[in-house]
Amino acid sequence: MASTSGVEAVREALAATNPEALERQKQQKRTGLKPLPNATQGEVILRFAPNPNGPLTIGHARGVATNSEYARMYEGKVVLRFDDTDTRVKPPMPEAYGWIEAEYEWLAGRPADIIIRASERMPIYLDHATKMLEGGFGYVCRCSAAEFKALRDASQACSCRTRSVETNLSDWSAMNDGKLAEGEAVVRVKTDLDLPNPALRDWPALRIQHTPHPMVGDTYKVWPLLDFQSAIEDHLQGVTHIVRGKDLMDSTRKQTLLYEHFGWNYPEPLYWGRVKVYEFGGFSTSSMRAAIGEGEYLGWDDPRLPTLAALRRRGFDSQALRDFWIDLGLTQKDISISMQTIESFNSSIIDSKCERRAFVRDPVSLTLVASGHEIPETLAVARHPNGDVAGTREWKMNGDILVDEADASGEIRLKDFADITIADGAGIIQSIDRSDKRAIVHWIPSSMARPARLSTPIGEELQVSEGMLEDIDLKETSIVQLERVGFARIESIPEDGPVEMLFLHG
RNA sequence: GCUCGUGUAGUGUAGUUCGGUCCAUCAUGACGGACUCUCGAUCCGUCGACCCGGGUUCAAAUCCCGGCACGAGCACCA
Repeated sequence: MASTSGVEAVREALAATNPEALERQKQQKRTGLKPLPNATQGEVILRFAPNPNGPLTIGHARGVATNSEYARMYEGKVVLRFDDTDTRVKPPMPEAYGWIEAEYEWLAGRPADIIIRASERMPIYLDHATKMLEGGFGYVCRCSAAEFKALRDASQACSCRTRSVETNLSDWSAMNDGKLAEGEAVVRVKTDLDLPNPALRDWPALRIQHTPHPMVGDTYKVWPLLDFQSAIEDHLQGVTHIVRGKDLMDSTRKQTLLYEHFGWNYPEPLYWGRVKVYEFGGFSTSSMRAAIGEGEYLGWDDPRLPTLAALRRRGFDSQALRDFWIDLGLTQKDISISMQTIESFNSSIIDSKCERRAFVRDPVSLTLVASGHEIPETLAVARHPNGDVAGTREWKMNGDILVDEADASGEIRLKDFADITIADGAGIIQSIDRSDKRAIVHWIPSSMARPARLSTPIGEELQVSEGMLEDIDLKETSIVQLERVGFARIESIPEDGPVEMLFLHG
């Protein structure tokens, strides 16, 4: 309306019909996460439930960031729960439990409030299964998966469904005693068989697994499936809000049916959509585990991998990762994001903390020719151009300098020093002050340089550039900005041999 | 196929509950400029979107109907 009749006409119409609309604020971007439904300050309990079949990936970061941020907003708690009830398809990795606890703390900025392992709480789940059987809202099904599926799709009950509680209980004992082989029986939750969504009809709650569990061995022959274990545990922990991927929407529906049987109230569910990161293709924890095993990658923190361990090693700041995911918010849209955006968040946090250093790749040596100008014995260059990091780097001049091969021709300006012209391996000084608009390049006196290697992950490749690095106050694990190259983390400074650096981003 | 969900600039978001200062927010990006002795940072400017078609209404991103597109689930994985 405003476009056709003008703003004034809108104003008049509003004054006549809807005066309060005039009071509205110009729209603004909401900041932070949107409020949680039905949340009471101080009483919110959330949970983050990864499978410990490997360390956390960038995708898990959304779960950590979102849950911990909500806990912070509502002065609530986060339960870190290891959903390790599968021993064959995605078997747990013993080391992963500790890794994940540490990674959670790194990313959230504080440890999880409560940490539990499903495998240590098996008696509780088995007990609830017994109650379910006794209550008659669950049954032991002896059909094969294929037989059951055919029946289920036709909304037909299988013959096991109507058996007596006593029969179910005796089969249940047989299952737990290891007298039935894997696949010979499963415990199902009774639901309405006319449910429109076939996936929900009499869904499986526990199955037989004879493969030993890496943490608790062969103590248990029957293990709960995610939908059952998670449902019971959420209730026991008093979880008020479940934030999870929307691929688990059917899980919510299945679990709600189970809660009705038990007479419990289901927590408030919230969902996020699928996230794809352009730079990383189809990585899954299992596929990475396999590729590392085959030697394709050097380890979980290989810089080419989308693991938190790799991002952390490269120098991503946990605050930046958190800011990024919180800015993204919680939406059910399936999205594709770019590392560029995450890098931008990271730059804004680390730029002011990182000292500058010169790294000359493919170095060319030039002899300085004073030609009437005075070459100082030392040169002081700022550690940070804006003075965010105080102090200077003192360069001893020895008459010999190193410049990047790509810069070593014609007339250039040596940053913070002099205009030169290059001829026959010599750098002839033309002016100490800047005299024209020629390109400014980074350089170092050869006396200040030591060999270094910079590794840059590019897709599946790890490109290595060799060169000479300014040898001033180098510290292992620190992040510096290499002038005209980008941010890099110093990995190691050996006694002899080149300094190893890992490229972070531009 | 069945079930469920989602459609706002290149990307990601705000606004949709309860129609109106919405010619639509912010960030990122691209492009241009200023400044800075880095290709970094900072500052300024420009570009760019309500999936489509109907309907209701003085007024629709918002409500209704119908399409279309995309995604997920339909595992004795999580």
